[in-house]
Amino acid sequence: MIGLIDCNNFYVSCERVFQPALRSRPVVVLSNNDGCVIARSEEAKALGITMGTPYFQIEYLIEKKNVAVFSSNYTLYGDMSARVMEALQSFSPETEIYSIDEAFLRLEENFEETGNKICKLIYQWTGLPVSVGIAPNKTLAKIANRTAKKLKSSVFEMSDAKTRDEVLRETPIKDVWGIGYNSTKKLNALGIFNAFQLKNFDRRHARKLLSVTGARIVEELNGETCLPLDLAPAPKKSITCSRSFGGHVESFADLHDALGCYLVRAGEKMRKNNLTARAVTVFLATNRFSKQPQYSNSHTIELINSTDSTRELREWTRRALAVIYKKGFLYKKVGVILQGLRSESAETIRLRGEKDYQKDKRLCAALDQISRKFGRDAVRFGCRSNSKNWQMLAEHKSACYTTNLREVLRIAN
DNA sequence: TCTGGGGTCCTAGGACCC
DNA sequence: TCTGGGGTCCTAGGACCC
Repeated sequence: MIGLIDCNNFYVSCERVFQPALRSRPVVVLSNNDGCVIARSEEAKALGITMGTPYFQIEYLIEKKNVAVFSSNYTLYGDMSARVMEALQSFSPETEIYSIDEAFLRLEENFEETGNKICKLIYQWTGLPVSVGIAPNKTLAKIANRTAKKLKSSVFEMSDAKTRDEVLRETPIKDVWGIGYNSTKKLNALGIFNAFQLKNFDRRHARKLLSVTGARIVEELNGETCLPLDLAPAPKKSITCSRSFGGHVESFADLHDALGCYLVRAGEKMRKNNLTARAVTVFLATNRFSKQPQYSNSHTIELINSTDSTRELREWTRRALAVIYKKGFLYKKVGVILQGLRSESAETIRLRGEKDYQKDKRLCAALDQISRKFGRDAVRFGCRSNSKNWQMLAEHKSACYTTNLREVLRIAN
């Protein structure tokens, strides 16, 4: 059997751990730039605040209903997530970390009892509430988890076929894992509205209508296993870093500064995974919601030598940006994608510039160390301007309680 | 005024090869 | 240039996930 452990309203719960007074208050967490709502407490859901709603559209409600608002604090959520996953590993060697707040787990026996133990241990270690769904495969475990949340119970087991059919009848098609907006429309047009109907849908038709992904879903709803546990996730194929700006940016210099910061982040991530890149893409875009003239473009440069040097990549990203930059537009976003990633050990010695490259490697290693120890802004890679109009908005950010000694929670004085 | 970021997988179609 | 079958690789775009 497969268990799906999912933290309840994860980001909100992380904030509540450190501010228990918020436990009975509606709470929301916003996306980067304080743009949209991306997590809601049950109380906030009850107020009709939906996922992805732009913050400015509900600001009146926030004030009127005394909703607590947070900017997203990924340092905190990432650290809390690691603690949850560590607790989980003690229950089974076969664990797949699926996302920041979810993991699949193979369970051998005493399913419901184990589920309850899991909830208890995670709460004891982290203060976070979780739900566990248990079923024969991943797709059904997802549905079991959704049911646990719906019933406000921490564990829901769906091992017998009769229970499954009952639950599937109550599960709208759009809530099936892998069925998104477009597939829902297609299935609805054929009169299929719930998971039980999809289970009995002709597999060949499913394959035709929704490709192999759809066919697999039908199989799994029937109790077969098509999606194995992914115990050792494949190495990353690409690393992206991009942000929308708080304001807008016009000049090449400002865009390049912003891009430089994202590249540093992407480079750190790449080196942490012992990878090098063989190609780099830069993209930029104006604000798609604005009535101003629109422009977006991207440019990819294939590298002769794969590299993990931020200094070297900085030169390539500057060139790529120069290819697509057009004067006169109000830009809202720029980003970098490192592609063709492969293990550092697969690198070959360069015919030219090997010595400089080795020097770069030492430089990057030193910078990575400094930034780990003293924070991301301790040293910068040649940012020229102090322009603040590309900085992100984060007006409601909580402290990094668990990762920064200076921000540790204080009790009384 | 204000609308997130980072990924993966699948398919169709074109280019090219023998 | 025509004839046919069988295959690989690459890319763009779509769909989906959290």
